[in-house]
Amino acid sequence: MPTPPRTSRDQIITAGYTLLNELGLSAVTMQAVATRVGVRAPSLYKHVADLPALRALVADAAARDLATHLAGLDQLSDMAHALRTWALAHPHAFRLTFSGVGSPETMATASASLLRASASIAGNADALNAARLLTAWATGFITMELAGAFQLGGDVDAAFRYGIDRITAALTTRNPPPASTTGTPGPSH
Amino acid sequence: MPTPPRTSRDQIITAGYTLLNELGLSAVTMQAVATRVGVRAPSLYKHVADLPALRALVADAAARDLATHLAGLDQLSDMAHALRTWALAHPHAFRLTFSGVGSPETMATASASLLRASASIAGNADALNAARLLTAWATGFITMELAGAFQLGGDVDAAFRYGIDRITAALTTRNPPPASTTGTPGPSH
DNA sequence: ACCTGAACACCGTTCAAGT
DNA sequence: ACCTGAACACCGTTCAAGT
Repeated sequence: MPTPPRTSRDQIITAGYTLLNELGLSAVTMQAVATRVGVRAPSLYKHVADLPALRALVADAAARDLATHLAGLDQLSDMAHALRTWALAHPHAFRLTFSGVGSPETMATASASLLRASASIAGNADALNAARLLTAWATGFITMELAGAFQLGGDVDAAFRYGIDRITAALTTRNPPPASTTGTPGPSH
Repeated sequence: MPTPPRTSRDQIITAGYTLLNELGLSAVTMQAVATRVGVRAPSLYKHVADLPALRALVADAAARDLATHLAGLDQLSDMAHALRTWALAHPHAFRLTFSGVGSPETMATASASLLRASASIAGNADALNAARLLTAWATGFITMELAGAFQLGGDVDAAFRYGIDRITAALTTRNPPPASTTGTPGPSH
């Protein structure tokens, strides 16, 4: 006898994302998510394959959330600051986004807007490399900040601004760029 | 009746580090580590507080392993390449090192030598910021590479070289640096 | 068509009992 | 002083049974 679903994939992903932000990845369990959507754990298997799959979907949700917070910005420095602001407010989501748990497109989605902004500063030929450089630096900086690597000293806000200034300068001084030595830019991010 | 220990903290950490490299963090369990050192899981509690503590010790071991691979290098670009080479050979260890699971000093230990090399390129006043910039970029680049963010296109080796060139240039052009706007460097990393 | 309880395998942790 | 088996709580996953 057919019965209507008592929950949905979207509801499950949302519950998982909430648990991630409030308690961390280890709290994103089948049982906790099931309880939160009002069913028993075995029911989730009608909607997601297993726990790793659920966590991958939560990682994608995190990337979409981040993308929302970057949308509408066109200054590279504004985007870098927005990335850091979001990461400090959602540390578990940030780590999961860049952990490789999500689909291969997850991070590309999150940082797609960075590519547009990079293209306007560096030449188009170097836009891919420039976007990668800025994204990698900001990601690494925030990763280290969240991990406590900077806790012993210095003004972390100032260090972040220093990095943006230096990198923006490094990318701008090469505009228009000489013939690139790095091959043709690929489609990724 | 006193009896001699049948295992040791070092042996336990080594077993955990081996499991980490071979199978990933999720394989570093009390039971798997105990089996590997030839005792039962409850015995481990005589040597480590609990599983999170064991994983923190494994993270520290990873940082020390990385530091070993960076020791003896003085060129910034050599160190960046050595970091990447080690990370690609030990992806789980790399991720754990920069995950914040270890002690606060873990990452500082791993990247201490980067500070020395940075000081010789940028002024001493900017050495801390410069070291942070390079470490953050390399960490973020490798994180994204391991997560598959670059898999869709381009020459990743070339992109890494591009980043080193651009960053080294950005740090060198400011040598000696003007009065820094970023306050006094702290003792961290 | 979806949800459930029962079952199984597995893991972290505690603790009384062994040596 | 260290190790063990037994026990308990908890989690992932499967599946026959319910509606």
